[in-house]
Amino acid sequence: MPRTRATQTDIARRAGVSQAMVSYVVNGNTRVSIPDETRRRIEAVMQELGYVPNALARGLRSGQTRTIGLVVPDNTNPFFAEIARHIENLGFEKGFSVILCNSDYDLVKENAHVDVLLAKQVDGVIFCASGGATEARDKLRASKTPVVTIDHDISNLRNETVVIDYRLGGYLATRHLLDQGHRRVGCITGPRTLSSSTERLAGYQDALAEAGLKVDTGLIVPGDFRIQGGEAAALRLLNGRRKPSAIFAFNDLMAIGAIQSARILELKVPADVSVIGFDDIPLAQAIHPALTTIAQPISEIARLAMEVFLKQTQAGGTGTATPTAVPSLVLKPTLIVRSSTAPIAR
Amino acid sequence: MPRTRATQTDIARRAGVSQAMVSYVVNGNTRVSIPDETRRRIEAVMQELGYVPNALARGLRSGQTRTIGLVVPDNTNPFFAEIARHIENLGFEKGFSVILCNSDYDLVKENAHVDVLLAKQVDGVIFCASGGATEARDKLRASKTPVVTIDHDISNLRNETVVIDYRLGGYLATRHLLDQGHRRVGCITGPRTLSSSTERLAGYQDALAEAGLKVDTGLIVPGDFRIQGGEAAALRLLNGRRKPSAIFAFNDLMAIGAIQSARILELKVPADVSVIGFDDIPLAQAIHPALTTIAQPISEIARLAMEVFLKQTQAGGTGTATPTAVPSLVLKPTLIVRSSTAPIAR
DNA sequence: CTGAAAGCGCTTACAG
DNA sequence: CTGAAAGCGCTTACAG
Repeated sequence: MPRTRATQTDIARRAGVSQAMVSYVVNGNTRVSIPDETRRRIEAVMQELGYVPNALARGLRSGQTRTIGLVVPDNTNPFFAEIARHIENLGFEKGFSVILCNSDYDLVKENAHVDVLLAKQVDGVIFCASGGATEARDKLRASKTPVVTIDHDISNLRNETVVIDYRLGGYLATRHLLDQGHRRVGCITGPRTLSSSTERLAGYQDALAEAGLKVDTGLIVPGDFRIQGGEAAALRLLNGRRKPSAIFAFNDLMAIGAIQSARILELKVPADVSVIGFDDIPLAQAIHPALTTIAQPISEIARLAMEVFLKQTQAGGTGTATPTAVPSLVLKPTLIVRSSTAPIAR
Repeated sequence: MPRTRATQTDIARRAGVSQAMVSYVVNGNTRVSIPDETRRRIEAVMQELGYVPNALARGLRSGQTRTIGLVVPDNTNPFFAEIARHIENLGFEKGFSVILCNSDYDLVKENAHVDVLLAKQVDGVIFCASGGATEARDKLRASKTPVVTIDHDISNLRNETVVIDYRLGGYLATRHLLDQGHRRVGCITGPRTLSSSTERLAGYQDALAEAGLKVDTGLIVPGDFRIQGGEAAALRLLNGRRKPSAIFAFNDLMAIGAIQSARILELKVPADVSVIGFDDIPLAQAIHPALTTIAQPISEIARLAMEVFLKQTQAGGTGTATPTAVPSLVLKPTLIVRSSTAPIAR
């Protein structure tokens, strides 16, 4: 008992019309004017047979699949979860499906994902937080598939990018701590291949320089953008010989881990250590102490990414999808002060 | 400049062989034995032209797309995010892509998603937490598309279901509170159409009955499975005339909201109110106080769901995908005691 | 208005 | 071993 689905040919036969007629009513083609009577008959049969158009055949013919590939490092990270949610919602509204791909910050895996995305003829792919130019990106470019990169290296813009000024974000976070009188600010970074991490670090250094402070590399420890990593890194920092009075974690998840490690060491946040995060995930305000953080305009990022994507696919005309020049969009993160940071105790 | 990709025909022409030969080497067909020399030539040209097989054409021909539809209420909820992550990973390993769909607990939206999944000829769909039998499910059944339902109503089993004994979970949570001496146990439910919510409620009632306690409907308030909803519901409970000494939130997110609302009312958790959640999301142990909760074996759920799916698609043989009888799998949740619950103060 | 037909890029018997 | 060909289900000119 194989899977059998009604086709346009089935409908046509049953309705006593040609298959092309069926296609016309399915697609609401206006170039031909079908008599109401015929249309109704066709629609009745479609209903009766539970007709569902075959998107594969349609895509093969038309060159469009109404499918977007979304590549994120980890959809479990609330920031990417929010992005995915927004992209999916926006796509749904516009009639696009999204294929979810987790790259795990791994270029090899990202590349493998892009291969299948390409094979599946997606109309475009949206990338989050990957490391600069890659083989995958080149492949996409070669095949003229529209690409939108979110949080791409701001110093290396292409015309398909929605960019967040992470350097500014890093600066704002550090500056906030400095303004509170902290002089030893620890820093928990992300994977060093990620420009979204290196940019934040640059901002951190900017703020220190502005305050006339030297960068103490002993205060910079690598994290993995996850709670566990943040906890481990903060533990190293707080157990160090010259422990910081404040910690800037490069994302909220690691900040939560840092707070947890402070608790383990019986340090109070913010009385003994201030902690600031980055992202402003919904959880940031729900935990205790509520997290001071740098907010990224998540829904705006997603909205713009989608807009850029749509513009690119339309630009090429039906079925061709040639990317055209779209200006890069730079978004500014903002400081949200809550309760996890405080002036340094004297 | 339309999007142009090399096809098997292009390769064939360039390599001086027939197109079928190319197909054979692409698919590693063993029924024909191609001379090494020919194979190498073909592979060289494939490499040179950057050949990527067209999955649309392949799917149209073969009847398989190596694509799974995943329908969750909200991929932003860490529980579903974890599920999605696992499914995606497992799928990737087996060569399947996943199309992500958020239903928002909305049957109409779920139905719309299923229509496009059907049109896109997915090899199967995995559902999370939807309300019982629906139009969408019937449609899938009619088209003989394999379906795996996660956390389906245990009292209404079908043969394509991975089931978690939520009633037991609800019982365990309530029993734990009762064991600590609590007599007024508030309860924050989920959407009432969800069996994963009504089952937990049944378990709650089981435990009360066992302890010889009456159900006080004033202690049962609806939530939405999100932080905000949990906070609002807990506020109602704790501001009520007969406020509970313990709260059972039907998921961890709402438990976090409940803890937050206790803080607003200057109540200490667990000294003044105990709070227990459900799910055991990674965050549960990272917050303060660490959350006592009912753990769901997330990775096992995902693994089994994938296994059932694979079994179903294989059962029908290549390209037919007829679901066969697969026994339902019942998983047991477990109690994880952490710091958000304590014996009642006297 | 309506139909016959080409062709999208593949896989897979079927002949040589 | 190798090639010519049918056909998956559509869309879209092209004739009548």
